[in-house]
Amino acid sequence: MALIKPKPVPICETLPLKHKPTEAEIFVVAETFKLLGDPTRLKILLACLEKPMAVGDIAQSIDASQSLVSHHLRLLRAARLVKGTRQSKQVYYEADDHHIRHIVSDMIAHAGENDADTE
Amino acid sequence: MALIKPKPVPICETLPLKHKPTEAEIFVVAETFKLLGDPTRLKILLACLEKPMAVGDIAQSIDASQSLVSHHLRLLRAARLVKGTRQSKQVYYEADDHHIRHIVSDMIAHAGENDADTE
DNA sequence: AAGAAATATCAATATCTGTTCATATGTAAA
DNA sequence: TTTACATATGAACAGATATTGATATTTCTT
Repeated sequence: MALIKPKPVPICETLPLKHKPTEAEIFVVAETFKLLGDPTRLKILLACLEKPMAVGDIAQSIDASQSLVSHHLRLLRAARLVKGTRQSKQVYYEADDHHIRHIVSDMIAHAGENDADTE
Repeated sequence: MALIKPKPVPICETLPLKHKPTEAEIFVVAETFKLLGDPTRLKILLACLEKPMAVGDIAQSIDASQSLVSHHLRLLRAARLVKGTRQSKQVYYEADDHHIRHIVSDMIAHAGENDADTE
């Protein structure tokens, strides 16, 4: 008999989803999430989440090589997670928009909510 | 000469960040994002984003083996991205909370904003 | 123009991860 | 208990990915 009670979804701007995401959309979204799924890349994004930061300064602040940071920035830029602007010799990167900042800060909040993770 | 104009951050509930995330926090957050970074796993989460779904039904709806879905659900569950409740033989999974739903729907919105991705 | 400084790219490797197939566990009916 | 159904787990392989070190490109200074 097993009846399942359908749960009402709490009111939210972007929910329920307007349309079922296509295969291509899902792939792009996953690819973007995947970029956030690397600690080094996440550190890079966090470093320039609220203020523009030069590549070298980012590298120094997270203790990584410039080569590595540049590699990752390229990926982050391609996914529009960050945007860079040249200021003479240096390129200043920052989170692309507050949309991105929101996703990251939300996830930080979620992870800090309770957690045990390692099980 | 090179002066950098500091950009004011738009007002937001979770921003600016209360505290600089620790190494451990970053790792957990990255790990959680990483889980969303696989198309199959994302499909699974999407399948039960708004309504509880049995494992078999999820597998069928995304055209994947039950074994694979179960493997992924285990990971999603460990990260508290989904929660499952047993209903006799079947286990119904759903997104853990609206926090998660929000992150996913936000990213879908971001990906759909404009994009070129493949470059 | 030559040199320095900052960033970007290339190639190679060591590691990780998604998937499959087989099997085990749990649950309910006969 | 046996049978059937739903889900979970284990081992192993193929493909992907982060990192490094060297080098190239871009931009400014002298």
